[in-house]
Amino acid sequence: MIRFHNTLSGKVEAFEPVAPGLVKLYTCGPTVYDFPHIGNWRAYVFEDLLKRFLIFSGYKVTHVMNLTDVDDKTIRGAKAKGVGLEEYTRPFIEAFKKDLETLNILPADHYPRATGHIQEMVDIIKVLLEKGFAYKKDGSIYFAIAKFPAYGRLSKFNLEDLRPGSRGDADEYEKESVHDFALWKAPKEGEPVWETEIGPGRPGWHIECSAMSSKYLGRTFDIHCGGVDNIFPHHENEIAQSEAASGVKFVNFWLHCHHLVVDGEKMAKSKGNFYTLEDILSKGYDPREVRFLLLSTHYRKMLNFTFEALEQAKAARQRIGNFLGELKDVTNGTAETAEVLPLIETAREGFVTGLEDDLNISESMAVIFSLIKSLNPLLSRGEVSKSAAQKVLDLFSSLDEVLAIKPSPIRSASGKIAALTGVSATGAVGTVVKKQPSDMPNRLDSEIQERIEARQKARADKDFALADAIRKELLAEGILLEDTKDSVRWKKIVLPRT
RNA sequence: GGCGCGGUACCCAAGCGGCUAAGGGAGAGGUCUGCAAAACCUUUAUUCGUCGGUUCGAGUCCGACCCGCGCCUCCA
Repeated sequence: MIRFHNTLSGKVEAFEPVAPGLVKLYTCGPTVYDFPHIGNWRAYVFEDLLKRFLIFSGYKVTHVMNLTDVDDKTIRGAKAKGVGLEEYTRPFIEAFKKDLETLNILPADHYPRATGHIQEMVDIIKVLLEKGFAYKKDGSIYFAIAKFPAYGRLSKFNLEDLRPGSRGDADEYEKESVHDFALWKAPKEGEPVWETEIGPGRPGWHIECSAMSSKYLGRTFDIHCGGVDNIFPHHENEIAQSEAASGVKFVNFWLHCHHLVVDGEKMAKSKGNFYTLEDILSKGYDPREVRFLLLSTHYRKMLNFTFEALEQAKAARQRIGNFLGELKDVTNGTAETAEVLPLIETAREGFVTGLEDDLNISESMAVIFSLIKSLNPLLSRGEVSKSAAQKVLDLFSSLDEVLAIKPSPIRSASGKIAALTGVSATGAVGTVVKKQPSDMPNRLDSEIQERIEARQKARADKDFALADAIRKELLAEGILLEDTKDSVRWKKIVLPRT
């Protein structure tokens, strides 16, 4: 049984989708006015973990992520550059999608854009006007919070608790109440304008999510995610709009992830203390290491991003990679499948149990490392049979459907397939490399292979100065060599970009 | 002011009423090794922000206090 913390109730609840076996998921996507930073990626990686675990658990998931391409900031940015909205937002959308791929985040089924759904927003606003939840004022249309008694249920705010904001549009538009929010904004000089049945203007901030979620997922759907900072006002307002218009419950489960901070300080574009994914990759980190770090702290806990933490994540992930490398190199051993199978089953169950408990990733990771800990001694004594090793590899492949942190081709600065980490092959000392597993996805080019063999020859000749020189040389080229009892293992590593 | 989150070893981080307080990183000693790396073995919290209380029993529940942080119409 899967349980999630529901912001609506403030409790961990048993998860049950509206339609058995099918989960309808809406996650708040980026406002495409700038390049995303790793704080944003923390949220998207969390959502990816959620989605992957649901799929792993047998659900079919329909996932919608919006792209907000019209709002105050995109308009301001486009204006400053003297280009249209479409032209202004395009590079940010492209960068976003590239990073999604780099971080191994499963694509959503739909990426609706606000500018492509003006009619759907207008339709909802029309209903809200008809039902009396919205009113017009000087060409703008506002939602009257006073008409919606459940307002504040998600954020646990009472209207009286709210301090009237000193920012935003409070001075620019006349509202009946300071807390009322704009559904539709009257035309302004220099802003894009849509001519619609409710008059000319452009949408307010929140209405797009109500319109696009209901279009693709229906009036009531299962899970809506976002960062904690979206709880109020964004999600609160979405609920008000959607439920006032539809008359039915908007979302059953609200899952919010906590912020990522940098060196203990909140990371925000407005503070300028943010890193983009590219900033980190350029320091020589593998995207999977970044993903591992973002993944490894429970989503409702604040994650303090430091390079020390990233180094720790890198080391932890390497431990897994080394373990898998050892398994792949197993040729024979005495510990048969029957001996290893119970360990595998225990690990699988523990992993699932952890994630079922509101995505308790720490428990799941601990289970994985416990398995490694119990198998490594057998492995180092050569007691694991080929078939048992394969069973363990199969388990990791299966679990990686959820974690997606195993090695795989990564992007280099030039955008080409550059390297693989943690993959190994063996060859006999002082002779030619005699083993090249056919399933090995990443072969050495022959020139490098020759140099490895040359080093093996030098070692056999006790010319250790030469052997060490070659090893050092290869390392500088991203090939790490490890001598084992009767072979040499190589690993491609990611080097910092210059 | 209102609402909310967190303080567990050198660092990260589970556990939330009951076996000797998971797991990862880092450090120290050892095994293996030409060396290095990896791996393995040993080791690192009589104690869970502080002080009281409840209980046969408390990081775990209650109260107060001390720190750090978030939200209260830009924000993932």
